Amino acid sequence: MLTGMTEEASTRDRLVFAATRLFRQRGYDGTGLSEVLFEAGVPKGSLYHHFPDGKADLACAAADWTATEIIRVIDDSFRAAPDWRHGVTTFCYKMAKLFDILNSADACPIFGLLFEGPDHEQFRAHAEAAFDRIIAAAARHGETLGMTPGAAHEAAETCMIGFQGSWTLARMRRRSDVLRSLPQRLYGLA
Amino acid sequence: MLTGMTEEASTRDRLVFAATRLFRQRGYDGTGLSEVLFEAGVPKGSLYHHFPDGKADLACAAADWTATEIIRVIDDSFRAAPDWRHGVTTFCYKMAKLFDILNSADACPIFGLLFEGPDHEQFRAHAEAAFDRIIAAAARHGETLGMTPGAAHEAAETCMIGFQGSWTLARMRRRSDVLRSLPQRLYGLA
DNA sequence: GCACGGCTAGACCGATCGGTCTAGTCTTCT
DNA sequence: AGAAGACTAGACCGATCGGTCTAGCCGTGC
Repeated sequence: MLTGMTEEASTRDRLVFAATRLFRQRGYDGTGLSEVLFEAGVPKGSLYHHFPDGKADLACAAADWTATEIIRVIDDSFRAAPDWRHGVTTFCYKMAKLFDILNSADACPIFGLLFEGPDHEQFRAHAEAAFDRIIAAAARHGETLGMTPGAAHEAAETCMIGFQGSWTLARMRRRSDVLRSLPQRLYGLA
Repeated sequence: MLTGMTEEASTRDRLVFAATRLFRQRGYDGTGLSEVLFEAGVPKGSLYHHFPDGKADLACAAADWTATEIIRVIDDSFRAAPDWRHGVTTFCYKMAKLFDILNSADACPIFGLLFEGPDHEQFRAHAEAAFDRIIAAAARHGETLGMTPGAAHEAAETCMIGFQGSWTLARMRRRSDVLRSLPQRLYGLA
């Protein structure tokens, strides 16, 4: 690395990470900048240096970061999948594991970060683009597994729709098995 | 009516109605009491007379009101339904119509009101009970249509999971047809 | 050595938050 | 008529909100 990056997380990354966690936990409006600043261990001046538009900017960065992470999980899930259902199943199990780690209290990492944000139209467009990247990543695996582009896109959407609803229900019931049983709900018994 | 209720909406009802609308639109944390008060045309004193616990109390009332309304839509949808799929389809069409009325900007009426609220554990329990009432109402129709209690409950949950995810997607795409195509997504082509 | 820009540091700002409290009005009962 | 309670009305409160601004640190290039 020829850039000046240090080996430990940069100030900017610590801000994004803290914001992502807190926005997911308490929502965008429910999170104060002071909380983010405290958690990241960063003074206010630094925030407005790295994110000139303040909180809304931070929300965009958090949405991007989240999308990237989710796509990574999707790619991992489908890497060795013999068919679509296996890929979806692995994805659901991975996310169920995450759900348990998060203590069942957080909002859905995808939709909580991408849909609850500033009223700013700019953020909405940003979030929509991030979501489209996620759908496209999943659809790509569908195509690899032999689906037509249209069918793959539809299947990816259905998967995300079901995932979002399942996470919400899981959160209310405080039980991650709702997530693990999503494939059965969507595609019937094996 | 022997009670002292006037024929136009009471102060309390106006507060609940305004709060429901605003919470759905901007979220619980994103809505200020002053907005609710202004929209309802009610002074602060009245709010704390009718809802001693303030905003959290209002959120509970909004959740109750929403659940009641949704159950009414569910009952209407299944009244003349020959089978489960028809009932779900009618429900989705009714909600799609509501979606269009709301200008595609609001959160899902069910989940937005029931899941985004005060951190208060009391509210969570309240919202969970309200959601269970909704699930039970739908499951009842499933049983009437010949399902076993277990199957009906499962089908009702699946429907709500799909509905929640579909509304979110519809909101992002600004298109209500995502809601109308939910039955096809869930149960395949007719 | 020293000027300069990237970045940190936090005091400070007006606005708004949810909530309290007192005063006053209106209805109803005796 | 008059007392009591339900309800309205809004001034007021401390806390916290997101955001601005100045001062200073620190590494780099001249």
